[in-house]
Amino acid sequence: PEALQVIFDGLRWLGMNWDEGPEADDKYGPYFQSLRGNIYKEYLQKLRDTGRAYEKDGAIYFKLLGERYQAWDDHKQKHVEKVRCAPAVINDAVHGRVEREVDEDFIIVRANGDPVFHFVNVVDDLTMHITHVIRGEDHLSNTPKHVVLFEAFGAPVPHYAHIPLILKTKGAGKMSKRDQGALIEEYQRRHFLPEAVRNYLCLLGWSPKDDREILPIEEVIRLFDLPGIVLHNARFDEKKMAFLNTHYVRTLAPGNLAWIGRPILAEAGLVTDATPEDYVQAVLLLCQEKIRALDELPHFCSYFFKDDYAIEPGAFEKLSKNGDPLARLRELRAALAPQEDFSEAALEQVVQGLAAQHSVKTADYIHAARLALSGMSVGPSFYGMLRVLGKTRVLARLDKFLKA
RNA sequence: GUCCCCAUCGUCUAACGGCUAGGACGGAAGAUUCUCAUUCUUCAAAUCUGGGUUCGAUUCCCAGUGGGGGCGCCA
Repeated sequence: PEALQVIFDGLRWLGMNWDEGPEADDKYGPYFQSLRGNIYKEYLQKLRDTGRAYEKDGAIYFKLLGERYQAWDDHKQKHVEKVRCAPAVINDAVHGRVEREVDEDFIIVRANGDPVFHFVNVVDDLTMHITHVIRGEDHLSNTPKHVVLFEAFGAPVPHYAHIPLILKTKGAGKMSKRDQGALIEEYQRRHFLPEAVRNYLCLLGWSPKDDREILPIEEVIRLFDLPGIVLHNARFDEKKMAFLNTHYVRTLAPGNLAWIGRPILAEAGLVTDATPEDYVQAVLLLCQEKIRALDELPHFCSYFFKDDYAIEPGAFEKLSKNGDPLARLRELRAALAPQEDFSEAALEQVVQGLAAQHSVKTADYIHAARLALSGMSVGPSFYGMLRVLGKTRVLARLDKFLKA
């Protein structure tokens, strides 16, 4: 129930909506296996009526047609009854024609009465009028079972497309829920942009064939086709997804940035409903070109929203080795006090004037002031930072730092 | 074990049977500068192996090897 909601949320977050199914048009519902018992019973009866189902050891088996013989099964380590019959044929939209024989009767209803996946899968596809089955390649080897079931029901077999799997970043095997980065929820929680995750996923096993990699979803939809899917599995690479995420963060429109960024800052306890929107937007816009991901945002800009920021250990000592940061701060403070125009261009002139006057580099003012005003040695564009903080905060913070 | 699927830089991928095997991420070096991040330039990096078909094979065929998956009274 809760787990189900997480899946729905994840799909919607990626922008993958459905027009038929749970929480949508329930044309062929119910959509939960637990509610479809009567349907499965009805279809089981059809198989019994045509002699294609029988009971053994309390379970119900699907009966294959053909000559029967005993054989040793090395995998199960026992003798089994095999059936000689023609291989089932799958016309796969990705792999082409695939043949594989089903040569053993298989269970469709367990002794406890629960129907088995292969059986409900086919009944559901049938009753829900599924025309195309697009699923992971791990199902390819089981598809012959589904084909013989469709045939036993006298129903047309749907079109199949078995797409490559995503393999673990390192180590053997396919990616599973337990693997790092496998869950959509994780990217939601880390404030990845859904369009970035989606873009990356689209590139796993498919490409537009023209060297483009950053593609809006509309373009993917326009160009996508089943035969264009590659035949081999792909290894998951979070570095490349992070790259795409950074790209999408950098190109986020200002309005969207504010819409997405403010809740992240609120969640981190940095802004409240009372924090002016203009100020939040100015901070976000300033930091946008520097951050690599939105979850860096709180740490990167926290000092814009609180005055009790800590000073990065060792940073002041490092500055002192190559100059006199306190002297620079006093000079800057004096120059800014009468300064009315806090535009970036005007501020830059002020600092350049100071540097010329005292024969030091502008960087000496910038590095010292950045540390005093933010507590950090890295941050956004310096003049932009002064502009956004505003004269009052800047002077107060310089005074506080010089007193300490 | 057996059956099915697959094989191009470390990774994701391009290349009617025909130019020097292209792009991207990551890596390395450099340029740019207020830090960081960008941006720009450059470099290293691949057709699994062996046979065949062909004037010519990354491409087609076969075998081997390697990887993935199935063979559940799991889904």
